[in-house]
Amino acid sequence: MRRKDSITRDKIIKNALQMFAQKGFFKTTVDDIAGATGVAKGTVYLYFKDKQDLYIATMDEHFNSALALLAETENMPGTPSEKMHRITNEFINYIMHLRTNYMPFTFENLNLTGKTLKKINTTVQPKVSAMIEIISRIIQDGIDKQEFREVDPRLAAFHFLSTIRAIFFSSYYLTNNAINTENILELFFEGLNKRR
Amino acid sequence: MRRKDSITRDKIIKNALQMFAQKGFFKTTVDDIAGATGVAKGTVYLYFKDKQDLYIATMDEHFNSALALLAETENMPGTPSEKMHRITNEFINYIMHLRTNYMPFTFENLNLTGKTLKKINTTVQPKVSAMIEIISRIIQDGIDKQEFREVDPRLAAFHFLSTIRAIFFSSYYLTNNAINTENILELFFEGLNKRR
Amino acid sequence: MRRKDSITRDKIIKNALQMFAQKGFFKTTVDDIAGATGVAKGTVYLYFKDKQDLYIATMDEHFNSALALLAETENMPGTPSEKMHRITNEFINYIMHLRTNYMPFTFENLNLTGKTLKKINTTVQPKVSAMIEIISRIIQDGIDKQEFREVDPRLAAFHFLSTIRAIFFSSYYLTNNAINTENILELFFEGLNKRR
Amino acid sequence: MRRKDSITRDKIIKNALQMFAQKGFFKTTVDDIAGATGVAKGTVYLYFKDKQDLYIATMDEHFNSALALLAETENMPGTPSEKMHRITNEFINYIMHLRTNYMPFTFENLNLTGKTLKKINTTVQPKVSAMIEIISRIIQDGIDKQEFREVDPRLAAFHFLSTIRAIFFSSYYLTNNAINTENILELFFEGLNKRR
DNA sequence: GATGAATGAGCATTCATTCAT
DNA sequence: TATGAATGAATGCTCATTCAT
Repeated sequence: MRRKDSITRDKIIKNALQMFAQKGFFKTTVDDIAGATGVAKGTVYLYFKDKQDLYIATMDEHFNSALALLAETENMPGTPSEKMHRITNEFINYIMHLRTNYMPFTFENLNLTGKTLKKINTTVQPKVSAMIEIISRIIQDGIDKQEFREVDPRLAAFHFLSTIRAIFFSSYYLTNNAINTENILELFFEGLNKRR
Repeated sequence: MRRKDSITRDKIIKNALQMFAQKGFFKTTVDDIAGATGVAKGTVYLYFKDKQDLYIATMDEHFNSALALLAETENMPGTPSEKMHRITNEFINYIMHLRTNYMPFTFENLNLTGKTLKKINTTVQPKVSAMIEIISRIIQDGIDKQEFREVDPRLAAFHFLSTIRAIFFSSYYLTNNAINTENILELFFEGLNKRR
Repeated sequence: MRRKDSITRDKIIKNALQMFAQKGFFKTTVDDIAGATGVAKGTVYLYFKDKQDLYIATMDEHFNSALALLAETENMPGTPSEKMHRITNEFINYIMHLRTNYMPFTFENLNLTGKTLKKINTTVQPKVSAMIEIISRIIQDGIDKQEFREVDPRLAAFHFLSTIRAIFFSSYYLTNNAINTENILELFFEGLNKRR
Repeated sequence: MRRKDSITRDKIIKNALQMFAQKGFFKTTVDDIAGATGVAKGTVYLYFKDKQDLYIATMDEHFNSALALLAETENMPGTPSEKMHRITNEFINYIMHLRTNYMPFTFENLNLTGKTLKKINTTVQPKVSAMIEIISRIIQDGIDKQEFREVDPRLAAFHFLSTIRAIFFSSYYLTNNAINTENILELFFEGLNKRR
């Protein structure tokens, strides 16, 4: 008896993550994913109820990876500021590695059904919250060490994630993208206002 | 000067913008748009080659609106900082008004064909560049007036647009969203680092 | 502009009736029906929400035909008994004409969803009731004319319909099927018990 | 003599009979049956060539049960008429016990292949014939005892089976179904015509 | 220009059947 | 014998696009 181990399941998720990131939910067919994984279409349905279910599992995997990157960096030595630089670079590498193609300015959603939306909330939301939590702790550490200003650490963490996204997309609209990372981070840390 | 019948064309675009923003490209059917506009499905194809073509026209309209908001504000009285606050509020109002529903964390794209991708580049890119340009001028004005630090104004403009997006999505992951606008802007202007 | 007249709809129903009667609900594909009608698959869905909806419309048509046969015969001259013989022959001809193939002993159902089940009740049930009603009137007429015994006319009508079904299926299990019609009807009218 | 392991086979058939009666051939999956029996899907295929083969075995079992009921009653004391009343009640109980759900008016068949159709003929037909045979004997006995009229006993037997089916379905279209059994049987025995 | 009926390629999903263990 | 993971043919349904009127 072959065991329904999670190896196949993991392979499917891995490939689905690649394809969803490159072609999006709608343009990625279950056949695509099955083909890329080297299994038959029906096999995907042994592990996932339907395409949306697979998508949720894929998002879950995606955020787990991101969380793992964060957790690893948090425990490394370095100043809070250094950690945040390291996180930025790792995230950008990770996203580049997905070879995602998605348009920076696109209205898109999955029109998830109420049930799935609830499942997303119970799967993805906590991951994002956990990411914000870790970054918050780093920021709080910086505040305690008099490195950062006294700000709401969670708000700053959220702004930080958004800034990483901006760096990633800057290549679409700005030149010199290699240099952008440092310059945008500099803006994030120093702000726009002149100091008096 | 527009031809008389482009009134129909404009109505289609207006409704398409609403629907694309609410349901995304794939979940919005040509029937939906035609129905909302009060014309027959075939009529849409009199004005647009295909659905992607309509989408591009819709994005164009979207960025024209944004550009108009920007241009209007640029010429109003006020400090550069005041102008940027005003822009933020107007953008958020505008996006709220579209009642867009799209998920903050979603891989999605339209898998545009090479030809369409090129058309996007020739339509949307210039609009975004123009937006960055206007904001750059405001920022440069602030630099000249010693209000802002000496930064790359285009990079700062890009970061600013991204910050507006962050404010919009903060309501998904943070509480107190009414207060977020001011606090995130404060972070944008003052930065994270403690000033010495 | 071509008008969405009911000609196409009627043709689809006609062909669906034939095919459902010959191959059953599950073995009949929407493609089959579309092909037999000479339209594309999608066209079927212009007129019917889904396959079950088409099935219901088909049953409706089926019972309308049966009702029409009944109504016609009721108003013809003849004794009640003669009318019932005529009805029997017409029904058997009609069913033969459908070339139905369905097995006399088969557990089968459509596992209709609650909603469809309700629709069946509001579509088919009244037709069957109407059939029973017409036959009841003929039987009541026979009772009034002292031709039939004093029985519950609706119960007798139901038994009569069942007897027609028996005649139809008798060919599967009994020989001499040409003769069966008269003999089974004779049993229906005279009963099994010896008269004293 | 049965092999020891046909216990599994019997269990599968028992459960298949329940499920086919409740959900029909197409809506019942092999998984359903395996699950209800507590064996793996593959096990079903150790005992039955395919789903149709299992269905035939199930029909066989069904008619064996019916035959057993008949045989038992035939040898009990009582007048022919009493025996037929007893048979009716036992059949109705048996069918109720299967909790069958199938629609009274449905075109349905299995679209059996020629080979399987032949197998049906060699399995089910003889059983039905045997049922008719037993009932024929009871009827012949009634004729001999001057209780019944001089009719073709096999035809009457067939009509009797059909009448039982009518009783079963009468609850769908007539009220007072508890009373229907006796009244429809009365119609069967006494006929519709007034006696002179 | 305007319509909307018709088309059919495309895709998600199911499930009987197989076969390696 | 028994298992159940894997298969892939089959099918219902959608929707962008066309075109006769």
